[in-house]
This record gives sequence, C-alpha cells and structure tokens, in this order.
Amino acid sequence: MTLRVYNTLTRSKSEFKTIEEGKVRMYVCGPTVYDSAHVGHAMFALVFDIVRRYLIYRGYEVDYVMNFTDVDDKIIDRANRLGVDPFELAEKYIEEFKHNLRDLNILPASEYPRATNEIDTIIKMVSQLIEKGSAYIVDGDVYFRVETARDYGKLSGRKLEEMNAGSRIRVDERKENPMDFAVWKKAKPGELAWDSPWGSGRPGWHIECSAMNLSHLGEQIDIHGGGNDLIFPHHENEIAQTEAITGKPFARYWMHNGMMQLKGEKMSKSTGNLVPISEFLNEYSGDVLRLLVLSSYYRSPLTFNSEVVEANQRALERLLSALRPAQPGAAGASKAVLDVLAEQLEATQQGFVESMDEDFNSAGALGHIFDLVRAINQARAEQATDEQLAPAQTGFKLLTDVLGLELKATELTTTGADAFIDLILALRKELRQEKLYQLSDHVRDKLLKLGVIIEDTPQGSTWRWE
RNA sequence: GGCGACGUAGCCAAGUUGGCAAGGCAGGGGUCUGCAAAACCCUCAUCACGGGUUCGAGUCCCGUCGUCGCCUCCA
Repeated sequence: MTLRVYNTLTRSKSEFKTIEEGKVRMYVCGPTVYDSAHVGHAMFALVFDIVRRYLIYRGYEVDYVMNFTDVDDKIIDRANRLGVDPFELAEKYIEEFKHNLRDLNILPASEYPRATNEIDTIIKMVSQLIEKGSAYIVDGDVYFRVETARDYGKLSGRKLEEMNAGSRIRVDERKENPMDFAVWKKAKPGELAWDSPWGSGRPGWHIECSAMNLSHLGEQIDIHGGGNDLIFPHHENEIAQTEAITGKPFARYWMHNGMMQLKGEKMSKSTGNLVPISEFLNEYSGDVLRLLVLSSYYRSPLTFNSEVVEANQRALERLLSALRPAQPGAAGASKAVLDVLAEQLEATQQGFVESMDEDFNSAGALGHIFDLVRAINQARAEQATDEQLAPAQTGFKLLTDVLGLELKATELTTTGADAFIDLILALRKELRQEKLYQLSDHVRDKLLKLGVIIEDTPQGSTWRWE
C-alpha cells in the first residue's frame, strides 16, 4: 500500500516519497495576524493537522512548521487606527490563534516562526537575489525580476505573457515588468522599519515565507501547504525567490486546501461574511468543525451553514454512540455476532488506510468508521458485554484519534455529581415500580434540562451527559 | 478577458486504473418501551444537460449551461 498525494505543481496525484527516508519536512502558511481568526482559518489548520497526524500514523517523523506573518500593511494600519503598537497587536492575535488551535485539538507545530524574527535571513536573501541579478533596487524598494525565473508560473499554470497585471490595480511605473514583486519595501515616515543596505524598510510578504523555510527546514522541503488562494501570487513567488537563491527545487509536494464557503462565497475578512472560531466554539465542540472538514475532500470548497453544522453535530453524536457501554445486564453475544463485529473491525481498518492513502480521502475513511459504529451498536443490541465490545471500541478509538477527533462526551464540572445522579435514578426506579409515571417522567424532564439524558431499557435505566 | 476547480438523492458528501451508486443528516415504516429517548431492522438516486468512444461510463473525449476560486491583501 502506498500513499498518494495530489501535487498542485504537477496537477496530479503521485506516490509520496520523502527527501529523507522516514522523515517529512512540512511547512504551512499561517495567518496574517491583524484580527481574530475565523472558521475559514481553522479549515487550513485542521486540514494540515489531519495530514500530519496521518503521516505520523504511517510511520513518518514529521517536522511541522507553521508561520505567522506579523508585519504587513494591514497590521500597521489597524495598529495605527487603534493607537497601539503593531508588535503588541500581532502578539495578541498570535496568542489568540494558538489558543484556537488548542481548542480545536490541533497538534502544536514543531515551530511557529514569525516574520519579524527572520529579518537577518531576509536581508541576506535579498542581497543574494540582487547579486545574482534576480532582483533590483528602485528608490529604496527592492523588486524581484520575474523574467529571470525561467519557469515562473509553473505552480499556478500561468504564463508571464498571459498575465495582465494592472487590469485591476495601477502598475508601478518604476518596475521593469508589471509582474515584478516587492521583496523589500521602503518604510514610510514613522513606520516600523529595519535598517538594510538599501535603506530603512521591511520585508515583502513572499520573502518572509522563503526565509522561514530556509532557516527552519532547509533548502528543500517535502510538503508546502496552504489555502488555494495563496497559489498565486504568494506561493508562485516563494518558489521563484527560493529557487533563484538555492538553484534547487524547493518543495516536492504543494498541497492546497479549498476555501470554506459561507452563503455561497468564500469566507473572508474583506467580504465580512465570517464566523470567528471563538464564536463557533461557544456553541459547538471542536469535534463538530473537525468532522465538517473531514466529511469532504480537503481540496474542494467546503459548505458552511447552520444546517450542515447541525448535521455534523448529530453525526458526532452517532460516533459517540459507539463508545457507550454494554446494556445493563447484558447476557453476552453469540459467537456469530462477535465474528461479524471482528470482521467489520478488520474491514474498517483496511478501508480506512485505503481511503486515507488516496490523497487523504477523509470522507471515505469516515464512511468506513461509521460502518464500524453500526457494527458495534448491533453487537451491543445483541447483548454483547463490555469485554466483548472492547476490542472493536479500542480499534474505533484508534482510528478516530488519527483523525484528531476527541470524542469526549460533554463533561461539565461534574466532580461528585455522578453519585447524586445515581441516587436520583435509584429513587426514580422506585417511582416507576409503583407506576407513578407522571412523577418519574417529571424527574426525567428536570434532569434533561440539567443536561442529563436518561434512557430506560427493560433491564434498567442508564444516563449520560448531553 | 485569462488560468484553474467543480456540478452525484431534500441537505452534506465518497466513488482507486470505466464493470451492478459509500457514509452522515433529514424523511417514511417497523422492533423494543408504561411513555419518551437511544439503539437496531427495512426504506429513500441512474450521477447538470446534449453528443461521442466502448460489450459496458458517474468514472474517458467534445460541446452547452451553471457554480466557485485565483488574476489585488487573503487559509
């Protein structure tokens, strides 16, 4: 069995082979931190977290770097408007985003570099570009000369001649070619800036990522990820710069996730149709958002609306049903029933890997997991005991762990509550034996309002948190 | 206008090299239950449209219509 990965560079799937045996160097473009992150940002983080977790499951050691762009026009503008220090503003949103990542059960990156810590590397790289003739200085700005990059456009599938720069924005007359882009920007008066051989200024957006790759992962990496809105110009330019300097192919696999759609269009700050991560998490668990992402192909646009969110909330509850204990007083299931369960466990494990191996087909993998859920619930209905359910439940949990699902039944601060609820159930049992159903239903309703679900079976009653 | 992705049941969505259309949510029927809930069982599509290739196409080719992304900061 081999893992196949879709590569934007070749526009096809190919077998995944790392530069170094057993080790994956992976870089993912993080957010520009000038505001709170929304669920669209969560999507890229979740997608690549799933990729990373699966690579680990497949036995790779993964070096995972996610950057923060902490200096750019928007941060400066916002800071100026709020009258705060741009560094502090960026710092605040970096911390907030990291907090979001934790809430979403996303594994911490090996490193979280940020642009402002890479200035030395950036200046060195810009100097190299100028020396090689790949960049030129104009009045304190430094531009990359795209015509020196022979295969410029190879990632986005554009040809230099076909690009009509300036169709929507004024072209800077000082540039040799309209498509040339800034690697160093001259500082405006009073703006935060660093000294450089070309005067005071700050790095262009694209060079930051090139620099962070170089200093944290090296000249060549295995996977470069990000949203598909970054393909052009950001990633195209990253390739041009890095390869101009190293003379070597930069990233082996370029992976791009699709955009999250809200009301039929891309969720973004500029259009204002967004849902902050923290707002979402006030109502739903991180698992719901993760399940939403898992339920479709990462490269496709993802539909986000209340109906879909609710459906995934219910789907999550179904996954949780597999982990419930045996029925009270279960007599034990027959060998035939247990054989079916064991077979399904094996089929699910195999199907899971087959799906995930095919460019991380998480939706297909989930389908196999749901088959196992049904099998477990069937066995339980057929009187399987906890011991008999255990192997399948353990196998189930292992796979959902690979997908990063927590599957924690809601746990309130229930310290000591269990004993009291058990007591109430015992009393309610007496009511039911006396056929005081009105009273026992009343107890059930009241407990439900407190988040306790009671289920009555012929063998007795069970309860769980909502 | 250029480049790219996509169009599968009420909704979301999978479908490897073409060979009887996964899964989830919602809906309908049933088992169980004092009732309810959960769980279990049964049920629910010929794949945008029109051509073509083939013994056979959702799956390949052409065209039409439609949706989305990028071409400007953007996950």
